[in-house]
Amino acid sequence: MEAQIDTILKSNHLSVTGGRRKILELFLSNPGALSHSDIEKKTEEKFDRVTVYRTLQAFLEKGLIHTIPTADNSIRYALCKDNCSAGHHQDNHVHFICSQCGSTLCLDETTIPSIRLPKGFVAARVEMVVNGVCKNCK
Amino acid sequence: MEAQIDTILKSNHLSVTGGRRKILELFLSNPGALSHSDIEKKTEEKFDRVTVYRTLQAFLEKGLIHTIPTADNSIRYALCKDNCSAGHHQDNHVHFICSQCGSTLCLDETTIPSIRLPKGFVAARVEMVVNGVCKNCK
DNA sequence: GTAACTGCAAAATATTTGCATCCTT
DNA sequence: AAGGATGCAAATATTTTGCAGTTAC
Repeated sequence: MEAQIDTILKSNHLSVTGGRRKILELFLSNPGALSHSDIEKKTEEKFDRVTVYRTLQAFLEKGLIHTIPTADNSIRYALCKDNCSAGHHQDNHVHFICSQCGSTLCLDETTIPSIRLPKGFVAARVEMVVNGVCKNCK
Repeated sequence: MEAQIDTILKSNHLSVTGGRRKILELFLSNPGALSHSDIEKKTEEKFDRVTVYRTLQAFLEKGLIHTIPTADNSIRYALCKDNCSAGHHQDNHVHFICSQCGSTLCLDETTIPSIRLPKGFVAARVEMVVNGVCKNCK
């Protein structure tokens, strides 16, 4: 695990520091997506709130994580898969938000269907978010 | 127009006041969705920021508008169509965010395709947001 | 007249920035 | 050694709450 974390950071051109290790570890050990406040809670006040902001920003810029749009103002972040690179995301999977347990999951095996847009519109990126009850809460 | 606005408010069980009239008028005269700050800007400092919050909240609760999820933390609001009622939205259309002009549009005629979720997952509501270039900016 | 809406002030939260210090490479 | 990351303090920005005055029904 330790080695894997360092490898991921290095291969994304991020220097290996305590804070980044810990936050990345959180993502790896968590099945779903994390919000900023999730991260603050789960790290037990170990480091500064500002560091969390900057770390997430750095991860985003390097393409290590992606954001998941939600209707309730709370941005969530999730790890990108191997086929993502900086600036060029390949996350065409569906996101699921459980209304019971509140967790946000990437349904990697569920791909977003292609749609026909009205004439003149060009799509660059498509997001699909499903709200409902997840497997565990059913 | 004036009459229409009052009718809409009344039929949604909202009392008719100056602020609500103005905000609803904004929505009606705007092709796309509006964010909180859009509304503040376009109303020319006429009324309090708090009133905007409370008005949007009231519109949301009565099912007059709905939120559009975005990946960048900025909630946008758009008018619901006739087939929406309080608490029970029928907005299964695709939303489009233009990266050029920044406007958010409801593609009412483009419906969200149904998808097959993994076993055990139950969908209650599905959101689909397309980022790209709109008809006017192409 | 009563209930609901509004504006103002203030509190509570969330996010950003600058800078000195410490850590990685 | 140099550049980047971190923590702290402080500046901004955003959202919520309480209350008194006003307005809609």
